[in-house]
Amino acid sequence: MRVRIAPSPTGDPHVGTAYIALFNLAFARHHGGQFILRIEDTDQRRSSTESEQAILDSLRWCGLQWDEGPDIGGPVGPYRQSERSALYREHADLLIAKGRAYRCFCTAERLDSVRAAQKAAGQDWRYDGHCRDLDPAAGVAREAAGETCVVRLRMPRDGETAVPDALRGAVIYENHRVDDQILLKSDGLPTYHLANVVDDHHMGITHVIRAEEWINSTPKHIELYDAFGWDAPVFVHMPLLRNADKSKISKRKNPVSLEYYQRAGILPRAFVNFLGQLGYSMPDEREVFTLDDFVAQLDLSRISLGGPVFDLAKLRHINGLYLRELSPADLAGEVASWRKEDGRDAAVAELARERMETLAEFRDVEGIFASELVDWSAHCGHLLVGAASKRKNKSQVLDAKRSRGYFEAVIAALEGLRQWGPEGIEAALRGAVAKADVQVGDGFMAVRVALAGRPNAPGLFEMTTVLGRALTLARLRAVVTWLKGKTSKNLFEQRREQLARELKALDASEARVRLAEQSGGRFDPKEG
RNA sequence: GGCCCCAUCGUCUAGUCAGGUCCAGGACAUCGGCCUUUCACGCCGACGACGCGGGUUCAAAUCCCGCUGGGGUCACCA
Repeated sequence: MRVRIAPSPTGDPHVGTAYIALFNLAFARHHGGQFILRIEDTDQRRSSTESEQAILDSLRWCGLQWDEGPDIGGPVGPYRQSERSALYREHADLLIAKGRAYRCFCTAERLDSVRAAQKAAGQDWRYDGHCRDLDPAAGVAREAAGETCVVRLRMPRDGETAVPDALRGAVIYENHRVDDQILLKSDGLPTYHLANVVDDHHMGITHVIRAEEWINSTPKHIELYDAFGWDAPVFVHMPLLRNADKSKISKRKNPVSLEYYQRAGILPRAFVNFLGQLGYSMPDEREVFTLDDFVAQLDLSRISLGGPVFDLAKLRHINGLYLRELSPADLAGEVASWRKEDGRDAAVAELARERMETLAEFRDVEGIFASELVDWSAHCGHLLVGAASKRKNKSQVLDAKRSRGYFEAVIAALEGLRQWGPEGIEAALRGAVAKADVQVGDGFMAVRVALAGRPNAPGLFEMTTVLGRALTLARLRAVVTWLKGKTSKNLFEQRREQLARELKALDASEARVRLAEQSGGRFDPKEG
């Protein structure tokens, strides 16, 4: 039995990828088969080698090692779709020759207008079949003459297609509702649908275990297998991981980057344990288990189809269980290696060096990097763009909404960065400052506080570089969340109440100290 | 909106396929207590669910239908 994980290198390594990879790997190992990693980089515009590397690193961090893949090779490579384009072209031609696909010369403009007309008529969007019955010879000629075209699947207009899902039984789709999907784009590269089916076949994939979001495109895939004359693999659609509000897990509402969990100090085996109990339960109801245990007992029929909410609290609990099980020496070892990951220790030392007078002060700087989120509540005024500025008049100073817009611009700019480094970060921040029309100093101070939790911290761009993309974005998003729905007024009320509470606590403790002195040290603080 | 999937405590889930042993069990979170110089851990306890309505049946969380709710998907992105 052969299974695969087929991530697209278009962003941060995603928790969903690890989730699906876990079940694939466990399935392969349980049955003595192979687990393959294939990179689906057919979207030239969005794919990057940095992202690919990050995905490989993160999956390995999870301990989900593949048997064949782009970095280690294997018998049915290459394992990167961008290196197999000739294969897809051949297969597209094959389908055209069989009459199961056709060239389509429709322009984006025509498609747009058809789409608009269908929408106006209250219909679903589907390709109208304009080029479906074009003479194939004429198509060849037009293409030879330099006209650009795509290749579309000739989906049957009647009948229905049953998708045999291993967990759901047969899911029936009426063929006339299924679109004539583009298989080969005008840049000559395949879409997911073609590349996926061709590769799964040639790589000998027997079971396709993937997320449920794919189930609606499976009839197209079944049609493709049929058109090629191939046997379709077994399909297993896993439930989708969810945000707390039950929507599909997203970076807006959850940390979804595996790098985040790595940097936040989650143990890989705890993380995998956590994933293994989402939408799944061990036959003996055990909730703490190793990857080997998981592999040994895996039974796909135990998967629950309701989408599980990705609950950080539970993850932290499980992680704590693993941490407490460690001997002090082993725990120290884990901490040490965690600090050294990706050269972070040295990078932090470089930042700390110029601002310390004793070794102990290293901790002040290190603290910025060694946790998931920082507490900036004592400096929240700085997060309101302009609050620290004496140049501004008061109406500009207290604008939470404006601050939020600025932070959202910062997040967007940073998300789009390909190379995570001081130059790129500076450019991104300057861009956001300009876009939101805030003073450079105010804007930078706000980000500094959002990331470090305080106004005095290492150089902003260097600090952000060392912090890493995942934690940086998580902290910025935390600020946006906090700013949401907050008016300047209640911000200040809140802060004033907080100060009042702190003062009161301070008074109480001072009173206790005084009492203790008066009673000759026999004072029991509990009675205070 | 069309199509598709799903539905047990706030959350993860057991139980559903093979109806009775389930006035529904465990875990997280929350709250309370014990332990303890503090906090945490640990231990004990509390709170808390079969979405609704019809059937079928001696018997339904379990089977059937409808409704409601949630989600996904409708790209020259995957």
